[in-house]
This record gives sequence, structure tokens and C-alpha cells, in this order.
Amino acid sequence: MPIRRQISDIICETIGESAAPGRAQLDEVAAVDYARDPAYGDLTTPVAMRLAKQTRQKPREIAERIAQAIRDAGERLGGAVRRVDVADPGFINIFLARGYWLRLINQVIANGPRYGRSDVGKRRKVQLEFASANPTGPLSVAHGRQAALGDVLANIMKFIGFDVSTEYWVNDCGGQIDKLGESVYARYLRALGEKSAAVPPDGYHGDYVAEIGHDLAVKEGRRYANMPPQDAVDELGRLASERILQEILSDFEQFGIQYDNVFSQRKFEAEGHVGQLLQRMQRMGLTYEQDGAVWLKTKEQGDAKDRVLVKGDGAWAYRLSDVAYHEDKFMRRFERVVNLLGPDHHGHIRTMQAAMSALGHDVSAVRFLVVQHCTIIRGGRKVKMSTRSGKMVTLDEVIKEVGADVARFFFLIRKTDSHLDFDLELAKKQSLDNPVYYIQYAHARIASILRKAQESARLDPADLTRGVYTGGSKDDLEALEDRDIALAAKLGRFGAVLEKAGLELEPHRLTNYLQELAAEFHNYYTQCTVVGPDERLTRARLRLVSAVRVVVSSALHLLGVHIPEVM
RNA sequence: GCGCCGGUAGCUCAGUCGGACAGAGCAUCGGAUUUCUAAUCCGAGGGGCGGGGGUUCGAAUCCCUCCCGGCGUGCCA
Repeated sequence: MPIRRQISDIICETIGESAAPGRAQLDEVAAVDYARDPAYGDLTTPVAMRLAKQTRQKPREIAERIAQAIRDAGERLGGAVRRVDVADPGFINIFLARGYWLRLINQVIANGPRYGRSDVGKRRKVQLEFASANPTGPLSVAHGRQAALGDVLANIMKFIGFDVSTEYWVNDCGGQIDKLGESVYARYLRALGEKSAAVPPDGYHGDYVAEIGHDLAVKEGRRYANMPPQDAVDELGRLASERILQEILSDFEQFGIQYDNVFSQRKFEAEGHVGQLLQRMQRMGLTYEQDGAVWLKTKEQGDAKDRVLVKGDGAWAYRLSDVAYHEDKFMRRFERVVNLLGPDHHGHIRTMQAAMSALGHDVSAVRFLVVQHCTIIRGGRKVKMSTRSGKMVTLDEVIKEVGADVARFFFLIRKTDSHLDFDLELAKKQSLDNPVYYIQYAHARIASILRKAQESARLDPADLTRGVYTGGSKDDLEALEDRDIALAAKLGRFGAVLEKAGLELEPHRLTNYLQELAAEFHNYYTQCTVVGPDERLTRARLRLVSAVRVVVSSALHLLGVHIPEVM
């Protein structure tokens, strides 16, 4: 159990259950955080002030009582605590013992890639749906941001013990695909020389549509031109969307993303699920007919208005399939469902929640995470985008321009609520401006130290296990100095960061942490020489920087960013 | 009009369920290399958190209100 939690438990025991209505609440009240300033120790908690309000006691007195309890639990904490201070108006500041940090370094070395893992997810089944782009055109940077976030969230959540499954819901039928079919059909006819054929104004105008039309004309000749136009449009819509889907999946792969499941709306509908749901909702009395359309009563479940499920022309609204799809997630027994979507779909969230609630599902199990817009900055200017017109910056272009590592990192660096300015020039700079290289460089430097140590025969290659120094003895760490301990202390926070990032769905916490850790290391590097005259100190520091390497490479691995040995 | 997100240093943004003097990177200015990669490090100046009111021992964080920006408010998806 992490030291934070151990101490938190002691506080809970001291203050008793009376302090909060439930165990979960009590844990929150008694939460112990890493201190932001070394002057406040390693760990700190404002629990006494929180309690003072409820119990009308003096915070200082409560703090003293808790502080004493922590001191008294010294043995139980394995001597991890060196000193407990109480500061005005009632902060409890905990200083961890040197021995604790030395043990931590050895733990990191011993656990390697497993260090930082936990079981807070309790193997709960989680489904993560993200970047479900319509197969009507190339992926945009907005999809790229969602994809990077979804992928990394999946990695982090697995790491902290969730049973995660990722999914791409493909809207491969319906009105958009008809539009695509019409657009391709027009381009196809033009490629055959029919000058009068034109893409409808609300169709897809991108170059890729012309390319598909042209290819079909070359390969299939007049085959589609000889069909009844509506049949040709249907057929071409299907063909084009399949082709575009393949390109999308290959772009995702190039971006380091592979879905566990690609879920086709067309197949889903063809299997009858959607029709069945419609009938069921009608039987349940959740719908009514008006103006020739079938409406779902979402307003009484909190939506702004009722919504159309079946349009006046008898066609299913997209919404119907989406409701069926979301319900299907419950049928597949996911305990938690996370859905990443763009800000242009946030109006849809209420409707889905209302529908799930009407169907009797636990809405709180579904979390919709709105990922705000991503603006591309080129030459200091925002680039305007629009999918329909084909004027857009595609994910593919960005990857080609700055590389997948940099693209991923930039997408992850801000919290999802914030708009993201993606400056292409900045991303391309291989300099201190670019946080990705800054972090990767920290890793490369450590790798370099270990190489140099081998070259100078200070390190026996046999003592290197997967790039980590495991030689000498654990007691060597006794030689470490204060500056070394400060670096080690940073490693201790890794688990807490991951937990927070995974549970709160905030991957930017990991990128922030990594930047801090890299900064700490670079600073350390200029202050301390690892391979020095003192044999024992050298062995100790080889251990320490190896531990840093373990955490940096774990974190980069979770982010899906390459881990360079040399730069 | 209503709904969602945002408004923190010149710029881009963090800020641990409200907590200890408001932070980082970039930009600006000044320094550091006979020592494991200077894609690095150190230092300085710079904001009081969109405006106003409120709750609190304590507010950038909560409440109210106003202003500004983005998005939504389809029988499109």
C-alpha cells in the first residue's frame, strides 16, 4: 500500500468514523497529498482544518492529536516517517525518512516495468469509445486528439487495474454515406467524361472523393454508369466508405493506435438490433407518433426536448442506432463506459443519457468526455478547417510533418476541457522549446551514462538487466546524498499521478509529471556526477538513475512515445 | 434566448474534492562547457487569477450576477 494511504488510514482510525457519513467520505477528508514545497515536508494534509469545521474544535489541537498518532505508528509504518510537524493554522506536515526513499529506489529497480501499477481498477470492465470518425473522409487533427487521449487513457487504466476494451463505432450507413455515394458518383461520372455531373453542394468536395471516383472509372469502366442511378449511389457509398475506413484504420495504426473492436453500424442494423430496440421502446410506451414521425420521450428524462427516432420518410434517424449502440454496451456487461467526443456533439449527450435512463440503465456508469477543439497554428496563424468542403488539416499531414511522437504528446499535454493550440512550427523544433525531446533526452542521457560506465569498465554488462543497473548491493544506496534523495522523491509520486489520471480521465497529469521529472533529472545531472571517483557512490547513483530510467520509460510507454537510447 | 466549455504573466497553459507566499514552458535580459551528450543547467524582470457581489478561519478554486471567446440548440451525423 502506498505510504499516502497508510498514513491516511491511521488518520481515519484516529478521528473515527463519526467524522464523516461513510467510508468513502472519510477517505476523502483524511486524504494525504504530496507537499508542493519541501518546507512542508514530503506529505501534507489539511484534514485538521476540515474537521475543525464539523467538530468545532481548534484545528491546531486536532492536528496535534493526529500528528502524535502518526508518530506513535512509527513501527507500523516501517520507520518511513522521520518527523511530523504541525503548522498554522493546522497543517500536518510529514517528513519521510531517508531509509524510506532508499527502499523506494530498490523497489523501482526490483519491479521494473511493473513499478507504478496498482489494482484500484479492481478488474472492472471498462469500455472506451473514442475518435469514432465517420468514414466519409480522412481523419482530422480533432480526431487525432481524441484518438491519442483515448489510447493513452486505455493504457493508463489498464496499468491501474481496469479491464479495458477500446472501440471505434463506425457510422457506415445513413444520410452521410448517401451523400458520400452521391459525391463519388458525380466524380466517377466526370472521370468517365460526363461533364455535367456535379457533386451536390452539401456533398463531399475533398480531393480524395475525386480520387476514388477516378479509380473506379479506371477499374470498373461504365459498370456503375449503366446501373439505375440510385443503385449506383448506394453501391458507391458502401464501397467508398469501406475504402475510407481502411485508410482511417491504417492512419490510426501509423499513429500507434489499434482498436480492440471496430463496431459497424451497418452490420449492427442488419443484425436487427436497432429494429428490435425500436419495437421495445414502443412497447414500453417511451415513444409517440406526431407529424408522421416517431419521437422518443427524452424531455421527461431531462433532455431539452423530445427527439425524432424515425423520420417522416420512414428512415431511421442516426439517433436511433446510437441509442441501440449505447444500450448494447450495457448488454455486453461493461461496468463503466467512457465515450470521448468532440464539442460539436455535446448536445447529443443529454439525449443519450435521457434515453439510457428511460430504458432503465444506470446513467452514472456512462461518462461522456468532451474533447475541446484543436486549432492548428501555422506561421503564427490559425488554420481554418471544414470537413465538407475538404479544407482541413488531416492527422496524416500532421504526423508526416512533426512525427507521431510529437503529435501524440502535443495532443495530450492539455486537459480535455481546454482548447488546444497546436503550433506546427513549435512542434517541429528539435530544441528546448519542445517538451517531447526534453523528456526523451532525459532518457537518452541516462542510457548514455550507463554506456559510458561500461566503456570505462566501471559497470559490468552482466549487472545490466534490461537497461537497468542491478549490480552492487542494496546497501550501496547508503552512500547517497541529499540531492540524490530529492530526485528519488520525485519517483514516489508516479503511482499517485497514474491513479489520478486514470480515475479522473485526465492524461495530461502524466505529461505534466513527466516534464517535472525530466526537469528534476536534468538539473540533477548538472549537479551530480554519477560515475565518479567513489566506487560505492557510483554504484548507488547508477541504481538511482536506473530507477529514474524505469519511470521515464514506463511513462513514455504509456504515452505511446518512443524511448530513445541515443539522441 | 437557452445549454456546454473556456477567460490565470507579452504568448501557450498547469494549479491535487477551497488550504500555507499564485506556478511552468516559450519570449525578454544576464550567466554556466578542461568533468557521464549544452536537444542541458542557473539567475532576473513580469500577473494577483475577465468585472462586481457573496459564503468561509481561508477562494484562482464554491454561490449569484454581468462581460468576452468557442461550440451546440436539425425529421444531418
